[in-house]
Amino acid sequence: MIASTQTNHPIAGVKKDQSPVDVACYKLKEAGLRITQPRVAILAALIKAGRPTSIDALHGELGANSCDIVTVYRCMAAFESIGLVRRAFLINGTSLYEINLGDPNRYHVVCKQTNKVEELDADSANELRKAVQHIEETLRAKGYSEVGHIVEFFGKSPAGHRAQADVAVPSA
Amino acid sequence: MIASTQTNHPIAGVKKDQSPVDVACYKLKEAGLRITQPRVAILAALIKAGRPTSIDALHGELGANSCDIVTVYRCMAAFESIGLVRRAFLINGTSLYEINLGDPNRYHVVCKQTNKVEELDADSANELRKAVQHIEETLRAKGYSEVGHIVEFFGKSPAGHRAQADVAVPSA
DNA sequence: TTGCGAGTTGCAAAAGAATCGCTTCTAGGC
DNA sequence: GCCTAGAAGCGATTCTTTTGCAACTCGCAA
Repeated sequence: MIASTQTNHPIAGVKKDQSPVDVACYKLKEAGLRITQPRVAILAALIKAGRPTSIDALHGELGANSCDIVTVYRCMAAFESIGLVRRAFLINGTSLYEINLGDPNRYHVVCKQTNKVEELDADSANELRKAVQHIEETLRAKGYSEVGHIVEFFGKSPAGHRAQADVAVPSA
Repeated sequence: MIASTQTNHPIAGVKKDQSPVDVACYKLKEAGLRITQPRVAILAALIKAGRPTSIDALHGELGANSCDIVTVYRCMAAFESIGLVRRAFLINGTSLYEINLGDPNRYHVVCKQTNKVEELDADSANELRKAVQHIEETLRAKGYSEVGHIVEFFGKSPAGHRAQADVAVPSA
């Protein structure tokens, strides 16, 4: 939105003006993974979505001409293992994926009716993050390793009530 | 262990000496659900387990002579909807079920290697509970209804390291 | 005690998500 | 430009959970 953040600024160094996709690709390379056409496309779709997205939706977003859904599965597994994406869970056990370019953990509220995901407000998220980090430290102190967690909130969203008549999840 | 807590105390009233299974059955009836043989068996198994248990394990615990696994699925869904059981989630999307006879939310640490579940210490659980409740209130204030949450911690447990050579989850 | 009916169960089949095997392809170091 | 380990494509499979439908039974009432 602001001129100074645009790409291709004539004077800017290489580092400053990298697009999110470039950053993600750098992380891939850093982890020793190859930068392939499908992976770039998937990352671009993930970044464009800007919110937790299902593998199926992601695959759909790529267009039928693009890669196999199995590839999306495998990529998400790979990306998750290097921390490039974060996983969010739905009540039915399926999961959504969200790009992670270094920002702190995000917490979500998922609408029970539409599966639409909203982010928790900053204050709540911070309080929660504090509690969770404390617990994870306690666990490490007890001898646990590779500690991680899942936190999801669910509810019928007020927005969801309006959309109740809609057949599917609104796609934008 | 202590004499005064035993059942069948000659002087005790009917209410006091109910077994957990009786309490669970009462909750069933209260919710308008029928008390059937399979349900009682499932509840007994769940109570005996005393920890989050998979549907498959639960079905196995009942013995081959007992009810169909589909019935276990349906019962758990019914029990969960009336709050008689609580659900815990594994990273693979499957879930475990735990009896809920009225105690406050429990939080767990699941071993990444064995899927063995341990309970969080009381202090951590309380801190977490406070944060979570606060967030749920905030959500309700924003218009969300039927608010709920999932919280799970994962890690390689120190106990798990020892059991690493074991083929399956230790069953006791 | 007997009868009735809604709620439950059993069984078989289906649906769906995720994984696996294997061949072919390609990114990227030499 | 060549080579090879890693990645993608495609088909088939596994595993968990759900659904449909007929048969059964709990529990209320006569």
